[in-house]
Amino acid sequence: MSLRIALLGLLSASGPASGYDLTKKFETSLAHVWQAGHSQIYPELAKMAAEGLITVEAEGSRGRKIYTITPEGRDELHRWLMGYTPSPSPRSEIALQAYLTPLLEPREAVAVLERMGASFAARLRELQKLGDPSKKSGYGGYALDLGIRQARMAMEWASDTIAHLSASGTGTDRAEGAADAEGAADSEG
Amino acid sequence: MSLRIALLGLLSASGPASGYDLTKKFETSLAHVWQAGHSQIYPELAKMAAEGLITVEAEGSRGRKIYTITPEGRDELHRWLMGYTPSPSPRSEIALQAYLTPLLEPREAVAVLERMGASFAARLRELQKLGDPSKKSGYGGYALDLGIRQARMAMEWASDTIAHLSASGTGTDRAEGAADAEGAADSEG
DNA sequence: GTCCGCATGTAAGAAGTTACATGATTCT
DNA sequence: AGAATCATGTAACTTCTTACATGCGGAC
Repeated sequence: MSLRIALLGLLSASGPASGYDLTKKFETSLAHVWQAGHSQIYPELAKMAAEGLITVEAEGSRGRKIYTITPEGRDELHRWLMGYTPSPSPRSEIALQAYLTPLLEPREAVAVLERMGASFAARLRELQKLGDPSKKSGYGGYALDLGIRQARMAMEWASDTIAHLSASGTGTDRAEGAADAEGAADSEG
Repeated sequence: MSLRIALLGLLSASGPASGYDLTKKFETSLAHVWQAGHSQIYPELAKMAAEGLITVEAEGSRGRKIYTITPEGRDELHRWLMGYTPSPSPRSEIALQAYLTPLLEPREAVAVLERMGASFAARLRELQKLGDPSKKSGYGGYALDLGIRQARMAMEWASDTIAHLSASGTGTDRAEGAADAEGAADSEG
């Protein structure tokens, strides 16, 4: 569903475009929002055209097809925006790694968290290169702001967690972590 | 890959378990970290057993199979934890909705953001019901902390964005938003 | 003429969702 | 006896990834 919404959104926001154009937008403006490759985009455009959400407005050279959003397409998009409440993804590799760090020795866990922190910092720099969200009030600005806040929050989490590990882990070995684990892995035996 | 890691992690952290037990854990402890249903879990366990990462330790009543992690399984898990750096999911419905809100009239956009804010607040309450991460130092504690911070950050983003919309949107209609949009939808025509 | 970027597609497979199907045990 | 829960599986479908495949048009 969401791929479809992303395509309708781009066609609505930036006007008629080809599959190729749209693919480029997924690689740039939408890169940190919704990823999709051309092998997914072309078939989806064909389906949407068959369902009347978009139409082929013109055909250019090299078989280039220019799609335009139809009123039905705008309706569908508007309905999704107004009627659907997205939840955070129920699958996060980051949360999974966080969940499992107590399996590691404290020294190893700190190393993993430092690496994660560095990766969040790298992402933050990458997003900041895209511009200042407070100055960019149109498409992408709000999502960019959200991404930047997310990266910052994750960095803080990583360093606070390292601090917590260092505080409770100094001068001890595997034993303490293992004892911890037994008690906290929820109420089962 | 990550489903496999989650299963190995659970078997490593909580000891031998059946597919049924593991399915229950995905519904409880792992619910906000990694979701998977039994129809995905059973075949994956069979594959992992065939590859020697886990073994059937015992068979109980009702055909219940108790799986145990093998040294090879522990290796695989340890390698993933130490050697793999997860990135944020490249597809976020929340970010997509944020990206597209400028397509709406300011009043509609505010309504959408208020609804999102309420949903983040609900998630925060749900996570807080699971316990205080500062007191829960074992499995789940770090991931829970991350989830709580994430929910709080998203709430702040939503209310700041509403404030931004209200500031720039008071006393205007669709026209201003549309002009904004044209300029900001990245460098194309 | 050949290389590069434009432009579109298909195919095979992994991952995830929803629904179907079945049988054993325990509780009332 | 009937209902609920335990316990395992398969099938069909959607979504996403990676790789294969083809042809046009402009630049050098």
